[in-house]
Amino acid sequence: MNLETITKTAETASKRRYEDACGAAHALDLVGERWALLVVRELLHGPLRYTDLAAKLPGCGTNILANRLRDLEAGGVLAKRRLPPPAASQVYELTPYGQALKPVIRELALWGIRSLGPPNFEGQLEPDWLEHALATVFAPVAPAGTFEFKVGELVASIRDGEVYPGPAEEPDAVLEARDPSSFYFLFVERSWDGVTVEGDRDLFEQLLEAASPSAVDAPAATVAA
Amino acid sequence: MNLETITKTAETASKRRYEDACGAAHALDLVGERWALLVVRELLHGPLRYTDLAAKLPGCGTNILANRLRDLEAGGVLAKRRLPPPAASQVYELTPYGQALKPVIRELALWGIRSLGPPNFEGQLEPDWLEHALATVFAPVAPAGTFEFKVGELVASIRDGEVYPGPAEEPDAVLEARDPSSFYFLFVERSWDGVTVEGDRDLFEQLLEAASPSAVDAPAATVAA
DNA sequence: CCGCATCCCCAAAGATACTG
DNA sequence: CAGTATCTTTGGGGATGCGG
Repeated sequence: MNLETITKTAETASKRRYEDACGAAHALDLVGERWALLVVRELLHGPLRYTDLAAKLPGCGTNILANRLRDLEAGGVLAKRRLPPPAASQVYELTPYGQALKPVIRELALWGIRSLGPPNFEGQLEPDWLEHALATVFAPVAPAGTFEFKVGELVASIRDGEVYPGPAEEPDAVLEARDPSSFYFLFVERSWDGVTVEGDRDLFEQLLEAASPSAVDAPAATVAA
Repeated sequence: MNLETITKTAETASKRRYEDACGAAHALDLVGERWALLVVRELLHGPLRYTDLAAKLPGCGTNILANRLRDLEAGGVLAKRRLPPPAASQVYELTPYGQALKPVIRELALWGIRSLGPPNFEGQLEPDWLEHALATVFAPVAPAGTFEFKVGELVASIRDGEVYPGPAEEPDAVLEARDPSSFYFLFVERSWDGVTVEGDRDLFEQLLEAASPSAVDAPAATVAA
């Protein structure tokens, strides 16, 4: 590596910023670029390698991903970590400051889901969508207790505000939804069609109430052509 | 107007979307483009005319603003309204769905302010920054009661979760901060330097506790070159 | 393979001028 | 006042290459 290379590497600065002394504007300076918040969303559930991250973000070019990772690292949102010798790979993980973006992602998701419409076909959803949804949307506001969620083939649970894969031991309430669509309509429109709850139904409704988006009329769901 | 014009107007579609069945991704499809959330931020405090909006967003070209307004209107976030005859002008205002973005802006601001640093000089701040800050950050979580805020020359108050300009009648608690910087450090770092509270201090601390960002270590404040 | 860097193309951002 | 037209610049998106 020669001097030119070093200079070239170092001069990759020159960011485009809002010149605005406002917390929201500054937040957008750090995570407002395209794909940035989706990178954070993925890392909310644990560290990931570059390739796995790329696989979870189809449509994001590898160069863009590399750029975002650099920017987010420079902004103190995430950090690169080298795994101990046996595994010669490295992972990206959120810093505590990056983890603090969870409420932002949560509010965005609560807002966006109302105009998103129910999942159209199974292929749209990742296998771990239920755990992720529970972790970002339900767990942060869950009352004390143990909840089990069965949606279609998937099962996950919440105990004391933490999410676990699979069924729970001695759950206080067990929700069973026919499919992701039923779960969607329960969450967004409070429709109990295709949904049953066993156990402490009041406790479950308390959770649902705490987690649900405020009911304002959203525009018609965007239908993919 | 001829056919070409109409066609030209109609074909201005072709948006760039994340193809992702996730609420957050869909939210970013609607308000994730550059300047979009700042437009929403401005409109949170009431309808604005095009020119006033442009004036509040220096750095945003008029064409970009026009594009964002079109996109946001198409997305059901805001609406264009013609004022009654005497005033021949029109204003942009948030729809109820657009108003529901307030928690998103709020969380963004809470997150961003921790790495923003205190305001450096007075010119950075708009004259109504205090009212806006109270409205988005404090008011939504304010306990019942009346609060008065005196920060430097500015005075505003909160009663029953609503913000009013100027002092309050019979406030339960009155905060007085020497300058915006003192207010910043109180909010972000819980430093009472340059700040005094008269009246029900416990009630005020309750408000502060409810409104403050969780205390995680943020990266060093970004210093403008 | 994994983790990027480089190249090319085009869509969007940014700046400025101009018009009903 | 409320935008549109036009031009330049920047950054995203896709493909490919390449060192470790």
